[in-house]
Amino acid sequence: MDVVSPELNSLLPDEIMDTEAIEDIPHSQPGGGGTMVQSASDDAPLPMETDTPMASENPSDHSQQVASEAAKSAGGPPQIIKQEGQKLLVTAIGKSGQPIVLQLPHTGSKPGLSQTSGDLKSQAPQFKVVTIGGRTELKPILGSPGNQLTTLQAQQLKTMQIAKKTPVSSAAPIKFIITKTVNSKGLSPQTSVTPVIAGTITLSEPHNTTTLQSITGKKIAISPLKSPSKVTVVSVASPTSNASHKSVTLPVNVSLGQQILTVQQSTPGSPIKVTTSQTTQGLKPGQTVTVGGVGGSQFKTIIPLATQPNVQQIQVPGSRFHYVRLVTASSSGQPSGPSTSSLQNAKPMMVSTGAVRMSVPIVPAQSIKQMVPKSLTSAAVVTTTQTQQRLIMPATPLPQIQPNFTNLPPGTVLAPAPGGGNMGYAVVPAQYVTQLQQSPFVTLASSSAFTTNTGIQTQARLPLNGLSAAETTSRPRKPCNCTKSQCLKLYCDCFANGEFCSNCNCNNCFNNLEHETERLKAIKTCLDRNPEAFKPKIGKGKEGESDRRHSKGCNCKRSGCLKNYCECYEAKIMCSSICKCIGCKNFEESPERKTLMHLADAADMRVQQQTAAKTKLSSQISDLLMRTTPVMSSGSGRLPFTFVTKEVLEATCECLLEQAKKAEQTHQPQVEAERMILEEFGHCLMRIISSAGKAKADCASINC
DNA sequence: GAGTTTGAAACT
DNA sequence: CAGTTTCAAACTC
Repeated sequence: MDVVSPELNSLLPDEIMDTEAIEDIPHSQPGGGGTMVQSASDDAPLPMETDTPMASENPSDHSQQVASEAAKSAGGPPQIIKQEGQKLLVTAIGKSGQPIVLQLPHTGSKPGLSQTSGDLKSQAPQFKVVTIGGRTELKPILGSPGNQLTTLQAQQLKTMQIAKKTPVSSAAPIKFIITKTVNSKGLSPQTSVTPVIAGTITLSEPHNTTTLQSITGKKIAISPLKSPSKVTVVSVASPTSNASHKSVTLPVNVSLGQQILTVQQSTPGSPIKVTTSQTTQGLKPGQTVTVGGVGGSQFKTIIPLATQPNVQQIQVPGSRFHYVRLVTASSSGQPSGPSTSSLQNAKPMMVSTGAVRMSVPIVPAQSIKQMVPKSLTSAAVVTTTQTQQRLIMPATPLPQIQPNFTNLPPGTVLAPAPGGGNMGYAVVPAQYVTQLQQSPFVTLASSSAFTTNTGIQTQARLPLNGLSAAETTSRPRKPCNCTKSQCLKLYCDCFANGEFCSNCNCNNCFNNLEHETERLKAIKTCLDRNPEAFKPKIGKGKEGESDRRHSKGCNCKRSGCLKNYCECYEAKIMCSSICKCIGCKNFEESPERKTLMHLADAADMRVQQQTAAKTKLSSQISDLLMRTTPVMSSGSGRLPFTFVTKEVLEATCECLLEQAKKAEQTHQPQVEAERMILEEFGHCLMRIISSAGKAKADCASINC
């Protein structure tokens, strides 16, 4: 199980998962004003939903409840978001090539923007089409009458195609086209979306017209995990179910069964109505599509983790982390067996929008259950009926952990307690989800049990582990060496980072799924001791390193804060006033520090030079070998050495022996004998070279 | 690789 | 909250 290490995010992480980076993205939008994107207020507790049916008949209710509670917990007034006639068209094109369209109707606040508006620049990319897999097919995506795209608008379409990383699929690729228009004209605020049903992709639950509650500029923050790539996404907070067509500035959550479709709109005040009428089947479980609008990310569409109510995404207000709750299907009585489950592939999607990139590891709940090691303890395994969600472990012994929702380790996944009960949660780091996906278990499961006949089959598969090979190897994680802590204390970096141990050198490790109970207890203990225990110690400033500083400050006494013992120094930041260090030399003007930096720079330079030299040398050697290696099979005789055959060698040796005999017969002194032999050898070489050159010339002349 | 040093985490 | 102990990483030899 190769974990996507914190550096996994070296590629993805910082760029993709960095919430703050997202926040820094300018959200100004031509004609539409800026987008106020921010997370819910910090420290706002998120009520746990232990009493909430995991899979109600109307899943959207659940989501609304979650959203509602989240909204309550968020406290303050809804965030104001400017919305000006934005339209979100989310289309998914399957085999049939028919898209699903979600439209964010024109707000009407600025209805005056006519189609002939000359302000083309301000509307620049009116549409952004994201196609996942397969060809991009732009079709006239029409809403209600009057929403037809004009030629002008069509010309403003931007298409972004996202190639799936795993071509291993017999299924036809499915496409998700997300189209956004800005300031679309003639759109009535009440314009309903005319769902153009895509083969297997729909956005609503059967018999349940999902009405979009509202839109808010609330940002769907991706956890700035140290291992960002493993974040499970979530957005919570939605208005009540009655808030449908009103301009409630709250985040939009469209709960489709267990699917959650979160749409963000940056333009203000636009009531959004998303109406679909088709059977929910198709969107790839857990897919998250982020669509960046003009000048910044404006839409993030989070497609539920599963078509079956298996996973719920939760964003904890005030938390930088996001959680996913695995939900059993038992309470709803909906079968979720393999025959109907569409969860097959863990699919992290990375959609580059120019403004925001997100990489979201998608993990089917089934994948987790399938990957539970067979050696699980009796307390840790629960296998319900075949049609139900099997649970990783019972979390009921730790109900008290729930209030600490906001402080759970990064990427924690909450799983319901076994037995269909919704009383507890198993806390599973999202990282582990990724790890699980990368394990052999996944491979087996994916090739067998997860192969179902759902609409998912029509979709091209993504990489099994949800990550490309490069991604999985780009973030090496330092293995721990814990011996006494069982990797259940913050001494252990893995544990402290919210990761399971993987490829570590630890002894008696409990930081794994097999000891989830103990792990949960440990987490709770840590949180009890320090609610901030799992939050990053190094705050990230807006710009540069100067604003970064240790949340607690160091307490060094002997290292001068110039060794890696010092957490500040290790994080390559200056000590600050909150540090309690003694003899600190880790400040801006410190000569010691400057010297150290210079030395470090020099060392880096040397390393680079050595690397360059080695590279050059290797290149030269390779080149030399290429030029000196006989080409025996080509027949083209590119090199004279081609002609140094066995026979030639034998002949040469005979010549040399003959010369030796000659010298011996003439009683030449040894020195003279050697000279004669060497001379003969030179003649031989000359003849060989000459012959080779001649042969090569002849060969070239006849174009051989 | 073994031993030492160090400071954060854990404990009292 | 302060002092002490434990622990694992960093460091040295």
